[in-house]
Amino acid sequence: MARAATTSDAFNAIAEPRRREILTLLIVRERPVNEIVAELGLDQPSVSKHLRVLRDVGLVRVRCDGRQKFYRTQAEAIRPLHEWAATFERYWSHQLNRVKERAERAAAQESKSTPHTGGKDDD
Amino acid sequence: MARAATTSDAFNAIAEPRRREILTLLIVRERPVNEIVAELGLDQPSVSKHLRVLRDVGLVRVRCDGRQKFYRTQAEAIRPLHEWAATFERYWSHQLNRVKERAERAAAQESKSTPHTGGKDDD
DNA sequence: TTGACATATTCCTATATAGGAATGTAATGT
DNA sequence: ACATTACATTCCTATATAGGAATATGTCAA
Repeated sequence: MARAATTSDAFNAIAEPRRREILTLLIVRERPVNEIVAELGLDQPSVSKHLRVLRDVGLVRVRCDGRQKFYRTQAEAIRPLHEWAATFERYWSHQLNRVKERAERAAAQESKSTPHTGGKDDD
Repeated sequence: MARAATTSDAFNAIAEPRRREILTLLIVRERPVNEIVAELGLDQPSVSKHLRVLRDVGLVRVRCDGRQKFYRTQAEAIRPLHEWAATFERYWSHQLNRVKERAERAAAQESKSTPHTGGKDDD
């Protein structure tokens, strides 16, 4: 009856811009919470809470060392997202081609001197 | 102070599973609302509300014809999502390779007869 | 106009945040 | 033991849903 929890899956977790920033930061190398705080300019509890969400959906992993906790992005967890989006890849290529062809036809029509395309309709 | 609006960007809009289903349905061909309702088994107001969100972030387009409205997925709007996720692609390849290599080393170690890898450390 | 059909919007409510403040917990140094 | 450092959690509040019910808007047909 309300929005699904942010921890319900990766799709919900990455809806928050800060969390995407954190993932981008932690993909390069692991970092302690302190460094994330300093790098992103958020306050510590906020970062901890975001990390908690990311951890719950498997988007980050922790390694404990003394009193520090090193977080790192678990890249594989982003894969389902990538694959879902990739499903649409061929369609935006199609749509871009259609726009392009339409523009070309229009240009040819407007110049009224060097007809390049015939007036082919696709799809 | 609360979660960002579902209409704030594509990332928030696609967090909802039903909306992803709708996008998947409407990428193949445009459909009137009725058909979406029948296909997904939701009730009509719910579908209309989801379509409103998707429309606000440019994920779908409408074509009006008489009293029907034909919706269709605007594939280009999914591209930013795809590109963000693609940023991590090389990392999950790396991580998978590391796991694979580790498994190979372990297998070689366990058989104790045909040493295949030397004990190379990467990264 | 009246009615039927197609779609959109409004009202309602339970739920889930995100951020800020304050506090809790665990590990280290002296 | 005690203070300090590094994180995590809890409490609070304004806000934003998603779904259901009811209603509104728009279009065509007779």
